[in-house]
Amino acid sequence: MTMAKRDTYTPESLLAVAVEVFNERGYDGTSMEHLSRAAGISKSSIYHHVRGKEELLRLAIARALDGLFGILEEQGAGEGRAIDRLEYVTRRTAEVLMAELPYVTLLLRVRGNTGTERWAMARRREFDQQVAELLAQAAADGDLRGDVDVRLATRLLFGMINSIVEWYRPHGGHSHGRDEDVADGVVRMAFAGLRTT
Amino acid sequence: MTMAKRDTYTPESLLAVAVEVFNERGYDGTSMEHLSRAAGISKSSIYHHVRGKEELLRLAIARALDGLFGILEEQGAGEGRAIDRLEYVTRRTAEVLMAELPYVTLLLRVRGNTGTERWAMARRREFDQQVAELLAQAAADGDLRGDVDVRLATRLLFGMINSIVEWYRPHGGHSHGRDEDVADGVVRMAFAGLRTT
DNA sequence: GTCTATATTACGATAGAC
DNA sequence: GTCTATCGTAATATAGAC
Repeated sequence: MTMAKRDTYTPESLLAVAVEVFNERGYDGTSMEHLSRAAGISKSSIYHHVRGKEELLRLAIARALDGLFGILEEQGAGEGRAIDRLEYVTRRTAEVLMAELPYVTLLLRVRGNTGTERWAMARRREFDQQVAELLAQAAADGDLRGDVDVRLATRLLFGMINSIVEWYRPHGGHSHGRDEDVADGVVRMAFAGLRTT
Repeated sequence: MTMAKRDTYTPESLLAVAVEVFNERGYDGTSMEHLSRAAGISKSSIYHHVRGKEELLRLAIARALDGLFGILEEQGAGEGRAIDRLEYVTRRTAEVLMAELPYVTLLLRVRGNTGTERWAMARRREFDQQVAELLAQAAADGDLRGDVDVRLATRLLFGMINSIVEWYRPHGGHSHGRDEDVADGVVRMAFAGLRTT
């Protein structure tokens, strides 16, 4: 979109650096000193761009949530049979997770110690709830296997998808290929177990 | 085994309190002040029982690792077809995770900031590696579906099992029933997708 | 926009009384 | 075994020069 190379920081470019450090050391384990070293500017300079450490967390989490809730507004999430919408949301969630990896990683790890973190957890529960309703509908349609509780299946499905952040690392060149393979694998492993055949 | 009601703390009983707080606030987000309030004794009294905060972490993680590696020494993990051993380890891992919930939760969340944390991560990788070998063997036996990469399947399997710590909460009375249901669900959802039929 | 210097608070850990 | 008091350090954040 705009120029790539920047000599001075914007809130966004600083955020990108900060989020990497947060994910490596954990949010609570990251000090402003750590951030200043990673960004190559002094601690006080960071305060010129953002109000403080917690604002960086808020910006990162907002970006992750925008990506996730955006999925639910896509055509594939709103039209068709519930089981197909569920499969679409599953695949897209995996994709968004990889595309916005550091931001979603941070979202998935907050513990609720601050107001920002509790807001993040509440919004994330809203997203989970909406997907849970898709599972419930698919079960009502008779499209989900009956020997696994819907609530448990929802949790395990999210557990599987979200675990991508534990090991996935973006590739350098092409932005396709491996991401699709991962999303395919997630959908296959989840639905060959979830779908009635 | 020994008496249940204690008026004074042992390292173990103090550990139980500390681990709860660690899991609620995160290890880095927990101060000795938090621990002292939760335990009902002063900060300095804690140092009478343990050398410091990091020792509490080490004790907790050691307990979690003992539980996990113990599985690999059980009969069901060493005898029979690889796919059956894998199913056994999957079920038992889910069970150990629930039985030792707070300790395993802590293990799964360390980020590697201290020596203790890096030791924990290394040991955990060893466990994962041994299970990955079971998957590879099952794939070589032709017992795993061929359209999902073995490495990816291993990661998704662990993602699913480990995600139990995100929502499972122990029940008050009977120690059976719900735990079995959860373990059953995990095995079903994982293997109806993993096993060739 | 970035820096050095510093205010202020919180943290992990220890000393020593009881 | 537990306490109060405190040490030394590291944390978040601000002030003010350039």
